[in-house]
Amino acid sequence: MAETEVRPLRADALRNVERVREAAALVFAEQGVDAPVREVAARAGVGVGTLYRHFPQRVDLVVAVFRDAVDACADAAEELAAAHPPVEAVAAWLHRFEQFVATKQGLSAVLYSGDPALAPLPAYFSDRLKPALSGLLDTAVASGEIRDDVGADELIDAARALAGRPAMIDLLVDGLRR
Amino acid sequence: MAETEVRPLRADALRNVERVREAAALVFAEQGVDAPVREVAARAGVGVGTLYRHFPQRVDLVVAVFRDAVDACADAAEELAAAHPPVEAVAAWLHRFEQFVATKQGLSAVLYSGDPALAPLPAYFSDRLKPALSGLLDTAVASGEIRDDVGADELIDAARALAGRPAMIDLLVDGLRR
DNA sequence: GACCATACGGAACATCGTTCCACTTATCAA
DNA sequence: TTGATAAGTGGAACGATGTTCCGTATGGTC
Repeated sequence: MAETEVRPLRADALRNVERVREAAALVFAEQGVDAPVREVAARAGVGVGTLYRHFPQRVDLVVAVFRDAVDACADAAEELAAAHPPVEAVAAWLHRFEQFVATKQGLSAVLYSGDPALAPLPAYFSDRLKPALSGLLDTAVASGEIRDDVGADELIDAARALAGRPAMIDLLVDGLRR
Repeated sequence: MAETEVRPLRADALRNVERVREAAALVFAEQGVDAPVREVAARAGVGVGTLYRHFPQRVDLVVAVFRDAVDACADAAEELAAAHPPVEAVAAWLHRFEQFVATKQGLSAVLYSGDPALAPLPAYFSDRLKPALSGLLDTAVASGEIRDDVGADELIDAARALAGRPAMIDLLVDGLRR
């Protein structure tokens, strides 16, 4: 077995990686995921060479942004659980997720593009999002306020299909109440 | 109202349009719909300028090829109806369609790409394919050999989902028999 | 056969993703 | 603090691609 010596990133490199991630999130949100790499580099105040050192391919940037967004969405579950009663927490999270899908223009195009680097993304989506909603759902079921025969994945799938129609999410949640 | 004087295409232009369509179909089938325009022009024995005269944007070429393929698939229904007994005609057409979807690499990516020039394609798909299968289905139902409670669009959708699994198509057809 | 609108070919342009490398800078031992 | 050195940076340059432009060729028409 070869020892893969891993040295920590230099301080400036660390800072630049973060800047690029933020810039990419902004640019992709504004112009879609087809926005030019140079634009992202410029917005981050960084040369393209630097960008490519940390994200060797354009697609790696896309993956990073989507993963960040998914993580943020999943992490929101905890806060929402603390801030709202059980059923409202579920509703709030579904709205949060619906908005996430609606803002990511070109998301479905990317997922269907066939690029092998993007293949693991859908799995990451469900790996992170399903547990997040499941937690909220379980406490709501335990409180006796909603039915127990609807799975988290079904709800996520429905909310994705209902992207851009927040009112329908409310309808869905009302349907959950017993 | 301005009179839009339409003059017929010159003979060489007509010939070149046809050559480009054929070349594009070949190249896209071999290399996928992302194949370079120059490749198509070269294969057609034509300059890129000529190609762009008839297909002002790359995407127009893609649309033309898909429409041709859909037309061929729809037109095959008549021949199959003449050459096979009712149920076998349905089975043969579903196989024809399944193969069409399976060979068009990048079809779903294209349909989800969000390019406005591609927006009318899905509608064209069902406009042409649904009547084609409906005809075969009706005669098969009339012969009393298959059930009458399955719609053409449901079958087309299922066959699309089963692309690359021809054996499953046979299973589907068996399920149709009463 | 001559005229001319139509069509042709391919060089040239703009914009990408990506690579390369001369230069800068953070880290650390002395 | 100061050098030495590996790590990191910036942006010019490369190759591929979609698209435009225009001088040249040619089919239709009289």
